[in-house]
Amino acid sequence: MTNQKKLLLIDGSSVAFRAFFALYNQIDRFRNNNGLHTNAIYGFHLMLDNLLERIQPTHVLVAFDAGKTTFRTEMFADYKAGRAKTPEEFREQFPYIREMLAARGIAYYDLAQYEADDIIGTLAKMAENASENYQVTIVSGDKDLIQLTDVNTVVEISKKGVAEFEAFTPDYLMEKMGITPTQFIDLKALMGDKSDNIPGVTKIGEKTGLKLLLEHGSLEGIYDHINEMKKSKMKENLINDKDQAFLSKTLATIDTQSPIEIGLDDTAFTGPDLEKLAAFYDEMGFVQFKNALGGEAVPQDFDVAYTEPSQVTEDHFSSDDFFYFEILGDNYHIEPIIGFAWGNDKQIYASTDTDLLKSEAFQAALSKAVNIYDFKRSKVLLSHLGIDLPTANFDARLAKYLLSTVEDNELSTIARLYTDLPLETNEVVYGKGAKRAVPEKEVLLSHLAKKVKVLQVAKPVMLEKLAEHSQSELLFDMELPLANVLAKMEIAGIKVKGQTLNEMAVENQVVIDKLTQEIYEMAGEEFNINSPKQLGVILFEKMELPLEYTKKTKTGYSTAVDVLERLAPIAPIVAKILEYRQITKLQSTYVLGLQDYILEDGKIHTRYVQDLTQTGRLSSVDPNLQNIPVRLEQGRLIRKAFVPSTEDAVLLSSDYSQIELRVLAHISGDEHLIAAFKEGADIHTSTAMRVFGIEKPEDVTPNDRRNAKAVNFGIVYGISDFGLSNNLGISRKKAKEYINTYFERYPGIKAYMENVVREAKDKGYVETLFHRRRELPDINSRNFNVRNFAERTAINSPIQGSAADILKIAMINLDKALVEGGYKTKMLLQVHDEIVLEVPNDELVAMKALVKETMEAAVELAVPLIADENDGRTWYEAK
DNA sequence: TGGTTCACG
DNA sequence: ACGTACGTGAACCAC
Repeated sequence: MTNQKKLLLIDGSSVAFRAFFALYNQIDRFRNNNGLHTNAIYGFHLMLDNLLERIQPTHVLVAFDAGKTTFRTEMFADYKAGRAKTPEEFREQFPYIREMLAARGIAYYDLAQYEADDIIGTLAKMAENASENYQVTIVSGDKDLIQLTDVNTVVEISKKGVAEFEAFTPDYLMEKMGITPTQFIDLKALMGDKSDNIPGVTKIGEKTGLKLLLEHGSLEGIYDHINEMKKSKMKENLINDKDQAFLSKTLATIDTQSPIEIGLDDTAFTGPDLEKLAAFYDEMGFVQFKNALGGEAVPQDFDVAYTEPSQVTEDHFSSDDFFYFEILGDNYHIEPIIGFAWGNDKQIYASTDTDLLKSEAFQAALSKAVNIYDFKRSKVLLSHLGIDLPTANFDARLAKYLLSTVEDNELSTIARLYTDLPLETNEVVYGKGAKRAVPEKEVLLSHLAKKVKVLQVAKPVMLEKLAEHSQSELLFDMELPLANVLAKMEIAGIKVKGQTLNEMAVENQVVIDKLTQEIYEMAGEEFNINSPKQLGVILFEKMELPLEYTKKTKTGYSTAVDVLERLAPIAPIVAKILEYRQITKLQSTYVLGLQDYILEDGKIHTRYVQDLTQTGRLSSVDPNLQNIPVRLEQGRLIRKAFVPSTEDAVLLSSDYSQIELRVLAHISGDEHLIAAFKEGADIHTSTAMRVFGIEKPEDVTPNDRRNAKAVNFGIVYGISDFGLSNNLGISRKKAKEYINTYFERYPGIKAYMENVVREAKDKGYVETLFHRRRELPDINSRNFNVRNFAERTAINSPIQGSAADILKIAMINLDKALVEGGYKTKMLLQVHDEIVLEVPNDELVAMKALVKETMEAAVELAVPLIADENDGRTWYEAK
């Protein structure tokens, strides 16, 4: 349609607020020369870019709230009362956002006594009723505007960052919540809104509100039928709060007839005034935006001179060289080196000829401590060529991980964060998915040379930041030495007997086939049992199992294990399905899945990802050897396939006992928890005694201990009554009691939690015992859920992270002891609080002592560290 | 590609 | 009143 007009209406106040908090963690980076904060301006700009590009509007208007008093406050003095004060860093940016809009040719408007909502509502209504054909998009961070969605009006609510939105149309709203846009107002009238201080009806939340609306259609409908309702607390609340409910409805209703003095024509998008905009960018210090203006400007790339040598001598190397080795995919155990580059700030070399690496000169250069990006990957790659890479003195990838876990640790990211060099991403240079391929040589070598250049420039910047964070030791004494240990473990691999797995596969398949037939029969039809969607339909529609047992997911009914377990007693098919789930999981992920990873040497070589987790733990991929079944016997049998690589050796497993609770005892300094560990008490029994007031350990029943154990877990995770009640299947009230008593009896723990959250709010991050840092940008979020999550994270991360640090130290020390002692024993696996070693029989006695001693002495805490050991001919037996 | 489920600490 | 336990990876389905 040629005459189609597109109107974009933006809730400026709410979007600016979103932008401010989306970039809050980087607030110090966003300041112009005058010290003005610019994060909200910048974020607003990004969001506009995204919207203009995507929607291509012909008309745009940004509406702002006018001031503190509105017609709503006249009706209800407390409207929006109790809101936190707008931070000054935010307020100061407001005039500049308007300046930016003016320079970009975007209309903006506010109206005394009215909110941005009302302006938007009025214009949207005008557009719906206009004789011309308008397609309207409303953008806000505030869900209230959903009530404005209509035939030609989409309401997009920003979800995350500046580019993710949830688009509401009347159909989508119906599908998602089962209500119309008008009913959305009624829902808010019932629920109220804490952030606007709209009261609503006591004790009615979204669930109850939706139920009432489904039944009665509207707020008015509910009160028309109130007398027919059964006596209940809810009915009483509805009656008592009737006036409040209708007041809330009025407050929540957006005024689509507000007396605005502008019309649709005034919102026409004229495009930017380039001169004004350039001056504005200069004032704000927005270099990238400024460059993008000129057309020629944004350097998408930079040039770097390099040489491609046909052979190398020692003259090609210097002690300050950086080395970079490239592969196309992720799995460096099976991928070949496609090219490499090295050099310093004077000279860079690049090549695709791996024979160069085998030269004496190259090997000599690599035998010294190198500057590198991804030492572990490089060491493994070179090992395939028979080349040793013993040590590094700097690894830019690990350094980036320690500095911040918010973004990935790719070189393009490092370039963006720590240099002015715009390095293209690997995805741009090599393509992605099926299109990934080695580019022509000049392109490849030039890209590799640029990487070396970026590394050279970034290193001093990163070193300085590490020092600022007190993280230099963490890099040089922990992550770098660990990378070496992990490389050796990955190269060693663990032997897995395909034969054993094969036998299990055959046995399992018989059971699976039988279960499949039984389930089909009981269901009365064949369907895909693996599809939660199809299964949900069978259980809850065809077989009409009670819906109270399930919860809704986005795609249908939940068929998760906790749901099925509750259904099992009333429907025999469910027990079969549980059995089916368990065994097919084993079959596909482990029994069959693992076989694909057994290489020609009969071993599995996992990769430990050292730069991923938010807490400092490792992760394990291709395959994941950190989640091999152990809890259920049937799954545990998988471990029989994991064996030593020689006949005369065993597997030795050693794991820390209760390391996270010990770390918590240390960090919190809680005297009771410390005492319990010092006495060598069973910690869950000890907790049970204190929390449930039991005098003697022998009077603690298994159930008491189980409950106490759940409480202890909860404490480590940043407890909530809901989580605990869910886990233990007890009421929330009961769970709340447990928690309160726990905090009374362990005041040090309570104090720790309060302190760590306070500190996180203050600094924006938390730290482990060894200065590993986790940034928590959401810790001051206005969103209850988001903030609570960040608070639990603040509690958990130092505990989980310090425990991870401790095992890392133990691994480094143990590796050193193995090398120095000339042992043949090899470390093979790490599973968060456990290490698995392959030990020749004649070293077993010595090794048991050495491993235990090394793990227990890794660090000195206020409580003892204890490691328990087991050995056997298979991992199954080493339990 | 995102959602769901389930394996581990 | 809100709607949650912390940290991961892989298989499978459905779009």
